[in-house]
Amino acid sequence: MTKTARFDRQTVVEKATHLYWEKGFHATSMRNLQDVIDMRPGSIYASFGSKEGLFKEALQFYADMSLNQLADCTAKTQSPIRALKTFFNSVVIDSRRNAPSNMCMLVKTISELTDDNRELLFEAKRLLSTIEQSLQGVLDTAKDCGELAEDEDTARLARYLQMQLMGLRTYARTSDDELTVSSMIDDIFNNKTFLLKNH
Amino acid sequence: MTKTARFDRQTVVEKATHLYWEKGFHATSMRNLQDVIDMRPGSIYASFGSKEGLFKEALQFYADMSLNQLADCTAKTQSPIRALKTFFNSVVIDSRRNAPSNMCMLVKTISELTDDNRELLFEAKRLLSTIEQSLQGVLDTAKDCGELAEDEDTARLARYLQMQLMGLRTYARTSDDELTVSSMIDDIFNNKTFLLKNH
DNA sequence: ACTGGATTTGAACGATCGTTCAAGCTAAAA
DNA sequence: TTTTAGCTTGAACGATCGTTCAAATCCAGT
Repeated sequence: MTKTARFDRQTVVEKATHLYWEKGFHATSMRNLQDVIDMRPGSIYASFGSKEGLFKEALQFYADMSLNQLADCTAKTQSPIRALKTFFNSVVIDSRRNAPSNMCMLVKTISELTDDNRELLFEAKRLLSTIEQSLQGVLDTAKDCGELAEDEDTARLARYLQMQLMGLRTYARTSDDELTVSSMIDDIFNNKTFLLKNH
Repeated sequence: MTKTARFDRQTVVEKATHLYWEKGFHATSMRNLQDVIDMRPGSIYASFGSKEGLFKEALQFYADMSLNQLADCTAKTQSPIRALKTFFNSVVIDSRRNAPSNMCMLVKTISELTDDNRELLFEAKRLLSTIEQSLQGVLDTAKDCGELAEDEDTARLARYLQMQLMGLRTYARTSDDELTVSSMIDDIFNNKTFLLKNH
């Protein structure tokens, strides 16, 4: 009776994510996408509705990837704080070699889009906040382990980590020097970055 | 003999910057620009060469604005460090009300563009590095004033400030809460942000 | 007033944009 | 084997893209 789609949705979304991530929303044309995901317009529109619809799924896919990446880091060590630092390194340094762009796709999106694409902009913001919540989750377990003082405000620290990660990835795009960026991560986690008193 | 252009170049570049800054390079069409700067295609192409040529001048104009803003901050106080903090506040907080976008136009550009627009990408990176150098200049005078220890590495601190500024402006775009962002600036300049030892 | 060289105008170009849809095709049900 | 539901195809749509250029316009110098 029912005839199921011939393409593998997961694979298609993955390829679309790769292209959108590299070129951004506006610079990616539907014809670019047709080539990369090997589907014809009719199928794409039947499955995803529009260029925006496919982009929305790509955002979700990207965010899931990032959350999994963080989960992998926490799974591989007993120390939540070390896991966070590993996460920073893998996202900022490693992604320079494999990823379509050194930028975070969600940051790229909120940077590029305006109210002309309200829904996508909102979706990217929403996903960024779920990531921030995950960071806070890791900080909470750090508190439980005694790696963080009881009176630390993990929401505030998570916010700060998120901001630094945004800055780092962007800065990494301006500098070819990997050691510099790497030492900046060390500085963040050692807190020996800016010592000003009484100003 | 020589007939000079009828339009005021400075005003035109200013208006073009405003539009490019708001919408980004790809989402801004030449027809959008024609309306905003009130010039016809022929004049625009005679004066600026191409969409890229005009964008390049817009980048330069934006960077000059930013450098002037920093210079204003240092001129209004004796304390270089306080000037830096004022600069951060004016760029991150105030710009939420007046500016076309809360994002830094140079960051928006390196975030959006790929090697398909090599020259513009390179120009944006170059201008960002001149801004970082200006930050370092302020830190150097802070050292002369005794506000910074003699052994501080101002290049490293400038790099760190630049990175934080990138992160802050991006983060500010995800959060409506002005007080939160404002307190993050306080935290940066008080260095009470992340106290981790031995991890 | 007239002239001449530079600027400005706006129609038009070919290319490409996101999207639609009738026709073709495929595989499960009968 | 035939039917049939629904996925896939690819030509085609109108709109808009960045850009060009011949013609109209402007104003300084005579």
